Amino acid sequence: MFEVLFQNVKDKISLTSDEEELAKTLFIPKKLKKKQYLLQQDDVCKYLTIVEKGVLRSYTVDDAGTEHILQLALEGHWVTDMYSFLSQEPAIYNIDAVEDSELLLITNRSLDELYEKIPKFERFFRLLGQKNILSLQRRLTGSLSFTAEDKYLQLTKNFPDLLNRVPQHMIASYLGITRETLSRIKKNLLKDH
Amino acid sequence: MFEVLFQNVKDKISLTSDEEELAKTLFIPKKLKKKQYLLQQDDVCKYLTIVEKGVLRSYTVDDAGTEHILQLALEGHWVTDMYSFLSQEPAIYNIDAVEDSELLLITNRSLDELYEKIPKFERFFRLLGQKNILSLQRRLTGSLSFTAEDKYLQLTKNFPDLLNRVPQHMIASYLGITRETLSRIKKNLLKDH
DNA sequence: CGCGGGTTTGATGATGCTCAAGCCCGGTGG
DNA sequence: CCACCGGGCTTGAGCATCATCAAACCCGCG
Repeated sequence: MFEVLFQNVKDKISLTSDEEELAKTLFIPKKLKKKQYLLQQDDVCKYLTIVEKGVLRSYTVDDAGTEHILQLALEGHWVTDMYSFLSQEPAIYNIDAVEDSELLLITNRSLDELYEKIPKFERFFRLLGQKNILSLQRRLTGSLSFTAEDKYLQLTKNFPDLLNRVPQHMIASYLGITRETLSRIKKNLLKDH
Repeated sequence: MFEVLFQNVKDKISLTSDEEELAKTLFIPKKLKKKQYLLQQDDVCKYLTIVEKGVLRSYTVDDAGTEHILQLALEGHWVTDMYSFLSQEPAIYNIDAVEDSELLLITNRSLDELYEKIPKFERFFRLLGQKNILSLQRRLTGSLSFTAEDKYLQLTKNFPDLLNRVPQHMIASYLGITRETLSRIKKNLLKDH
């Protein structure tokens, strides 16, 4: 159950087995079936979550009812509504499961305890944040400067695994285009092959 | 010279005056005139920078020669090409001064020293990263779901100061639209007032 | 077999881009 | 003091990309 978490942690800092045991007590295991919510808009986001198995997505829903996916989180990725989690204000994102998933959750309080008892985790989450910023910046730059087709090609190159595990209309939403447009883009790419 | 930096730091952690003195020795003051580069694409980014006075921008230039602004950094904001700074690979962003500016630079090496000698800075940069992620997420969500006009309104609400200090064509670039479109949007908003 | 989720296709239209020209204003030099 | 220049902003006409709406299709599953 904790393999993915600790693999993730050990990439960045090293832990004694005591520390590992302590850390384990602070996370709450949880399973989610496909389409079940982990968080709904307007609720307060109580947890920071790492995906041990499966896929989660975080997304907003606009006035027209269209979903806009901020994040698609495979194994080893962390998800939360950061603003709501930190401020305890209502969330603006929804989070649900794209596949049946296994998760580890940690509350704000437990996270503080983790920082206090194992200060190395300050470093861990600093480094995790850095990686996160990097990928957000890349995505934003892409969304400012690329055409729909280029954005799709970028994605196939960087995250080919997403394409197999996530329905195409969610890929479209993640890219900020409609399902129809993505369908036509793929058709075009085959043609020019 | 160091006021903005330490204000920024003290919002998140507290420092003894010894620590403050030590930290001061690790930053390099630098002035930049309007339009001067701090970093050019393909060079290696040696510094993490905080703006003490003035405005910097980081941006890419596409094949057609069009600029796409990732960040507009006023006083108290941090700028770098994160990927290049961390990996020492060539940068993909340019950074230059929008106004005459005063900066504090820190190298990767000095930053490591800072973490080592004052571990509280792990926490500081973790918290700074969090704030950064928040604003990147908000901007990305906006760029996925908003029209050009909504993006502009969002900006006027959240960062009204930018509008006075940054030429309009840079605002457009930051929003991911053309100068012409922004001009027409403003005209429209006046009409409907 | 029929249903539901997901994808595809076509016709039409809006949003925002491109290109080209003109305007406004502050600064510089004759 | 005026003329000119340049940077930035505006305006217009035409066009491309992508969205919308509606319908059909595909396929795995109860």
